[in-house]
Amino acid sequence: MVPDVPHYWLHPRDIPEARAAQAEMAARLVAEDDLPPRIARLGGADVSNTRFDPAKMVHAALVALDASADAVLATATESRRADFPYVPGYLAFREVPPLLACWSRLAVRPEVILVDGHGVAHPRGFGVACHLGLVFGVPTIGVAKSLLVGEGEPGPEPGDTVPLMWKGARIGTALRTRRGARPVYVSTGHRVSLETAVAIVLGATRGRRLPTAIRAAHDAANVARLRT
DNA sequence: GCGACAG
DNA sequence: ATCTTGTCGC
Repeated sequence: MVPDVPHYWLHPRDIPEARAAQAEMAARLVAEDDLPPRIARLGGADVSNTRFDPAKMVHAALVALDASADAVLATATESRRADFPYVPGYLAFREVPPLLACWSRLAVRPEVILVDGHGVAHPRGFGVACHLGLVFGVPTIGVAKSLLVGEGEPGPEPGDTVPLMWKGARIGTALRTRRGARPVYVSTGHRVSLETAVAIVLGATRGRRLPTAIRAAHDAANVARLRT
């Protein structure tokens, strides 16, 4: 899953093997709904990094929340050395491995996971949310705080949306989740339609910019980092 | 050739 | 991603 070549730390802009792997996996993505009509357990995934860390530690967190009450049902974290650098377009090769360790220990299986990063709103249509969905075999949704590719500015009211467009095609939805806050970019990960994805994200927002599940994962990842 | 570039 | 206090606004 991760191209094991140390020199990638030195040539972080073009990674042929990783690009080929993305293309191969992207062909297996399912863009239609394949999840329960009512979500009972919502997952959240995020990874925290340490600034100026020679050890290159990454702290991954996966959480499962009760979709209606936002109560945390389960949490799993994994701290380890990153074996891949951060390279725009190849984030999954850095974050998925530690998240997979979390997944194997998470006591509660969420029906869909909100991932902090893009899904198909990606240069090759295969962002970290897609990668995670395929590897876990679970529906996933990409929720990014900034753009990697494409453009789209939604209206000012919570719930306002506008198609996220790139090269003449729709790759996601720019969604205003809160007044006065920058929009979030929702895109399909795996086994979910864009329409359902936006509805789930909006329904999990609770007046904040980011869904509770992602905030919980972010918090858990930070706890793991500060504890180490 | 010059920028842009999830976390 | 992370470094960080106060401060503006509902």
